Amino acid sequence: MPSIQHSARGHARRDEIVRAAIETIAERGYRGASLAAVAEKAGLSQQGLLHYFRSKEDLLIGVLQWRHETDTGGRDIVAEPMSLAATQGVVEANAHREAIVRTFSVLLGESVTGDHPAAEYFRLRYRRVREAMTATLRLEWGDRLPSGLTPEEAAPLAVAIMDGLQFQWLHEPESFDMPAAFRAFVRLLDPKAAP
Amino acid sequence: MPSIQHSARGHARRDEIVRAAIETIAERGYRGASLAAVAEKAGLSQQGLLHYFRSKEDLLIGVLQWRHETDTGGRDIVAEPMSLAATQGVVEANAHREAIVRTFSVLLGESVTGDHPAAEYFRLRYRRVREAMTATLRLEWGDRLPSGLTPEEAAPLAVAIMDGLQFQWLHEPESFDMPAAFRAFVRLLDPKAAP
DNA sequence: ACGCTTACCGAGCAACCGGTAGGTTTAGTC
DNA sequence: GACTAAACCTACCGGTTGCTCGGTAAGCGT
Repeated sequence: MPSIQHSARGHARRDEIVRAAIETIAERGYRGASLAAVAEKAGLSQQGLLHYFRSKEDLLIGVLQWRHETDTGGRDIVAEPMSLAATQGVVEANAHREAIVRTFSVLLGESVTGDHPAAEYFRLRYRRVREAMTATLRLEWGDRLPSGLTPEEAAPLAVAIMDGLQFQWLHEPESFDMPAAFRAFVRLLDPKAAP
Repeated sequence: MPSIQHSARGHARRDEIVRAAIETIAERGYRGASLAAVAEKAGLSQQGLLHYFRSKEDLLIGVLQWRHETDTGGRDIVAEPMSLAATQGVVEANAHREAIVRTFSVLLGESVTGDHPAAEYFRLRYRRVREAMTATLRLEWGDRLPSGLTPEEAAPLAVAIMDGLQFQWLHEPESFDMPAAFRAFVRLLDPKAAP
């Protein structure tokens, strides 16, 4: 009763539905994304969708899991931290995945409301991401950054920059250069780095 | 016929409704905030509300205008830029206005979706706020910040920090120290400043 | 006193929402 | 080839949504 056993074909279908949900959320937000709209985009009926995800919230969980799997790739990003250069690479990659960035920015926004089903996800995610960023900064500079900040102090700033830049970028995707802005932030962290 | 002429009493009532709308949006987002819920909180019927705002979108415009009026106070923040210390003060003030911060963070999130009525507002707001922040930074340090960045390069970063920190704070209001994080950012801008 | 505007409210409506009930068809297993 | 479970669909339901229609009552300038 917990969940349905899916065949290989079933798994593929589930994936298509998640992809359709991501697109729909990017266009209308989670609250505005009706099951019917997602289903249509995935090429089946609303009830067909409900066969794979037993409720709308269940579908959202599917989306969140998809994100978790694809962006960590199963690795522990705290124990094996990324380099700062790799982080810059993530920002550059995001600049080519507008729909996905849009989806998770909307979700982040909606999640600050009282009872939103993604609230818990984002709270935990922030903790994890800040830890990972702390590890990255420590890997790069040790216990003191060039500016004198500790990695613990700088990590929330780096995370905030990534989130905040996305909103500015999403509002003017053609004219706002998100990777360049992040590069400027890295120069702020280390003025000695080559411009 | 563009809008209804309101008496002094009518204006006060409109204000109450806007305030109720802000609270409701903080709790459920714009899409989740039904006119009925806003009306109930304001102490009248949904139809009574519709007498003051002819549509839901019209109500949102009212909320956006309220924000514009209260946070600039009618002054031109580009021509008369704030000091950095005053900006720090804004962050501290925000830490005591959780509902309002929540409201506009949700709205910012929702506004990145396709046809959201607040999209245009936020696009213009970003341009204006970046300009104002550029002016603030130039007022503080001239054409080169201590880190070597130009005010134009640093302004989007400062704006991103303010937005981004709000999301982290809203997810853990008791344990995340937003003003302290912003102070750390200021130290990043000028390592010579007293810690 | 009269007329006009403002300030509401009750009833109702078409569209849409997420979800259920109950089926039928398809695919895989023994 | 029988059986089972997965993969769907049609029909439907109660609730909510934003909004219109058509009022009524109170204030106010003349």
